[in-house]
Amino acid sequence: MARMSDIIEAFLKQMINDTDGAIEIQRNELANHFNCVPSQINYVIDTRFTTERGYYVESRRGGGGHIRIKRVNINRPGNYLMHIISSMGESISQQSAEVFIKNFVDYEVISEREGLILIAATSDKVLGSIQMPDRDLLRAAMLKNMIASLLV
Amino acid sequence: MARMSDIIEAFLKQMINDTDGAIEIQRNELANHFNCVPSQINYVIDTRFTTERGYYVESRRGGGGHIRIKRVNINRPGNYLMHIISSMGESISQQSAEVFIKNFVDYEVISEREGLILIAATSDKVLGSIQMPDRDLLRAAMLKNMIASLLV
DNA sequence: GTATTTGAAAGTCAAAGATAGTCAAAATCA
DNA sequence: TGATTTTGACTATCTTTGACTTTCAAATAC
Repeated sequence: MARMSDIIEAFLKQMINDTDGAIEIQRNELANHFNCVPSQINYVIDTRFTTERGYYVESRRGGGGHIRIKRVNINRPGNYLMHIISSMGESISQQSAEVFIKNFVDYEVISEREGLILIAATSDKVLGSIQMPDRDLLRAAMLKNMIASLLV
Repeated sequence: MARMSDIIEAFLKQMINDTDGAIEIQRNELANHFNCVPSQINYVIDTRFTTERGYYVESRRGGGGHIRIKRVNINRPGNYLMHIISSMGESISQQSAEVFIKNFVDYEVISEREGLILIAATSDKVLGSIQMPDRDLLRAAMLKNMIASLLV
């Protein structure tokens, strides 16, 4: 018996293919469709639609809430960025982040202004309040998410 | 199942665009038009048309009462961003951040791509690991720092 | 002329409803 | 046995609703 999570994953990927690389779902509705608990949808998204695998996810709670999944563009200059994302690891120091970002600018895959934003977002000036193992984890997650957002 | 509030928001913004940046409505009439309770109009205005987000709202009760919404004119993007930074406060929710950012894009003080980066950086998707009083503090600090980086 | 009443707006606030997120225990798989 | 998946109780967030309050201007009373 195939795993439920795999079935849901395949279903979503099919949807994404059929549409233009971006879908919007309602968690409860989907859970209902597959007769599973709603939180299983989160499990599938958390394990199969990560930035490392080339997806960008956003959501909103409350009435009319939704989950939106976008597949990032693999062709394009994005190819290079995508490669970086998947090779970056779970954790990254401020210095390393800066090197990455400066390379993006040098290779002209992002603009100088965009580079400034990325550096401002990942600097210890702002993340300094987070304790140390967590800080580099957060920085990596942020950087990946910001880059992925450019590839959708 | 689109949110009523979003529909009303879009309707008002369209009106504002069609006229010269200022409209005058009657709360009950509008509520009637959308078949919702009048206080929902207040909700939309309170969450989407606040001063910090570039709108100026005034109203009058009683017979012949009205609500007037004006879009604030931005001639100096730098000043505008500066003003926003100083009015923003120490703490900000994801939703508020998103509205701010979308307004920056609307006002063309940042590009769409830059807006995407800001949203990706400040989303709970990535900041969710931070506990709650701190999370909104960090988000505000980040957003300010990112915007400030564009002003140098 | 002023004071009072009245009806027509808009404002406030908290409860109810509608979603999604988190986390860890239990179940299953390899 | 260790990793992955399934479940569900609890939490967080956002929207909708409605009862109650405040304000204003015109009409009426004195």
